[in-house]
Order: sequence, then structure tokens, then C-alpha cells
Amino acid sequence: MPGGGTGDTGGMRIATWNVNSVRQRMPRLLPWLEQRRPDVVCLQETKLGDDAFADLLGEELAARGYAVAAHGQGQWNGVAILSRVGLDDVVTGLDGAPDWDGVAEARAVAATCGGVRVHSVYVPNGREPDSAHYRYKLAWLEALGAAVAAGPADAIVLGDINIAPADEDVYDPGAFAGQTHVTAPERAALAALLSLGLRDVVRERWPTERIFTYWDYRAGMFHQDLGMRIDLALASTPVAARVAAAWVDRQARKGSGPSDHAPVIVDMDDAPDGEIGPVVPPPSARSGRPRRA
DNA sequence: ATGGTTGCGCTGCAA
Repeated sequence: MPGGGTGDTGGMRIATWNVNSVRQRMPRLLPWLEQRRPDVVCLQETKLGDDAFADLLGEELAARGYAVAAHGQGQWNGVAILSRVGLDDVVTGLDGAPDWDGVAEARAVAATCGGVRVHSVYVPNGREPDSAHYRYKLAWLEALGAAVAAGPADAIVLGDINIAPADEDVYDPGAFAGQTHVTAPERAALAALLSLGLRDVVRERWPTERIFTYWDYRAGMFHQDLGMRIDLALASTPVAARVAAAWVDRQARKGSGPSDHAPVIVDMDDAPDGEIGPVVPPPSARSGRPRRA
């Protein structure tokens, strides 16, 4: 996959990665930061409380120029934003989000980084259709939409959305029929989010490619490329207009001790001058692309 | 083979 611009030569590189325990992923995360040099990193499933996060990573990240907004609860869930282009107006949690089992789970953190409102989210899995957890997922997504709608126009939602937007985003639609991540209500909830003006910038760049971001650890699924695309970057129109590259870093899923998710990386050009106006979007090659319901 | 793996944390549950 092409790298596009680096974060060091103008523009801004924003990434998201469900690391499945930041403690276990340290030997992969730190070299990856140096390899890809993202300006902003959204993490999910940190599985670490905020004090433990600071103890584990604070010095290492500060040495690399990153400020940190961590929102964790230990054991499960946990999200964070790392930024070396500013980290302002941090909001932990999600206004109006439902609790799970009486707990406000650590699934969202937002901050303004380099002039863009960045949301790092870990959407509930849903477990089984029509289960309590599934209803929790749908209600949580509704709260996310309200939070994005209430925020600035320059925004991007990144994270483990736990929804495959279309049948092309799972390795075998038949095998997933009736399971969470592909059901109509979940896709409708994602469509409602997109209807706020957000765009799935990876799919727009790669309209017909086989692209996955998650592969089960079991049974050699990654080796066979049997995965799902459930980690998304959803950019508001003015942010999407600045996207120069958007891709999945499959290399980070290889080798020893990987997460079961790969990072998604978005490279943005500098904000255009008002006199110049927005960058023209790519040619409408995607006009023939099937739309999502 | 109703399988397989990883993380958390110590017993099975979540993903």
C-alpha cells in the first residue's frame, strides 16, 4: 500500500489502531510509531487505567513528542489519543451514552489536534443480534452521532466501529449472515452517522479493493486473508477533501505478537487557504460503487 | 475436530 505524505513534511498523518492491550503491544507500538511517524494516533482496547497508562507509556511518548489523552478502566475497553500537533479540549467518555451493567465504559475520547476534532472510539461489539449488548451498541452509536453533530465541522471519527459497512467488508458474507457486525440495523446506524456528513475515506480511496482491518487470531485467518473491515476513518466533508492517502497498515498485523487489528492511516494535506477553496475530490470513479443502505 | 488464539487474571469470559 502507498504511504503518501509523511507527517514530517507538511500535512498531518492520523492513525487508528485497536492494539488489544497496550501493555502487551508495547514491543509493536513503539517501533511502529517510529516507522510510520503519525502525528495523531487513536488507540482502542488499551485495557489499562489512566495511571497505569501514564506509568507504562508516559515517558516513552513524551520523548517522541506526543501528548496523551488516555481514558481507560483496566482489564477491558480503554481508548486514547496521542498527538504531537496539539491536544486541546479533551473530552473523555461520550455524552448521552448508555451504561453497560451500570458502568459508563471507557469507549470514547475526543480532542482537537492540529485544528481537527478527533474522536477515538471503541464501539460496543454487540455480541448477539437482539441481545442487550446489541441494543447497547445501537444506542451508543446514536449518542456518538449526537456528539459529532454537536461538534465542529472539521472532524474525524476513527476507531473500532465493529460494523462491516458492506458485504465486501467481510471475507464471506454467507458465513456472517445473521451475525453482529453485518446486520441491517447496525448498518443503518452507521449510515445515520454518515448522513451527518461523514465519509468512509478508506473505502473511497479503494472502492473495489479487498480491504480488511481485523483478522481473528485463530486458525490462520490472517495468513489466509480471512478478515473483516471494521476499523474505520470517517471524515467530515472539509476534512475528507484534504485526504491525500488512506490505507490499512497490514504489515503491523504480521510478525510476532501482533494485535488482531491492523492500523488505519490517513494522510491529510494542509488546510487550504480560504482564497483557494477546498481541494477537488478525486474523480467520480466511485459513482458506480454500490451504495450502502 | 462444534475446533482455532489471545488477553485478563486465576475462572471462565470477551473478542
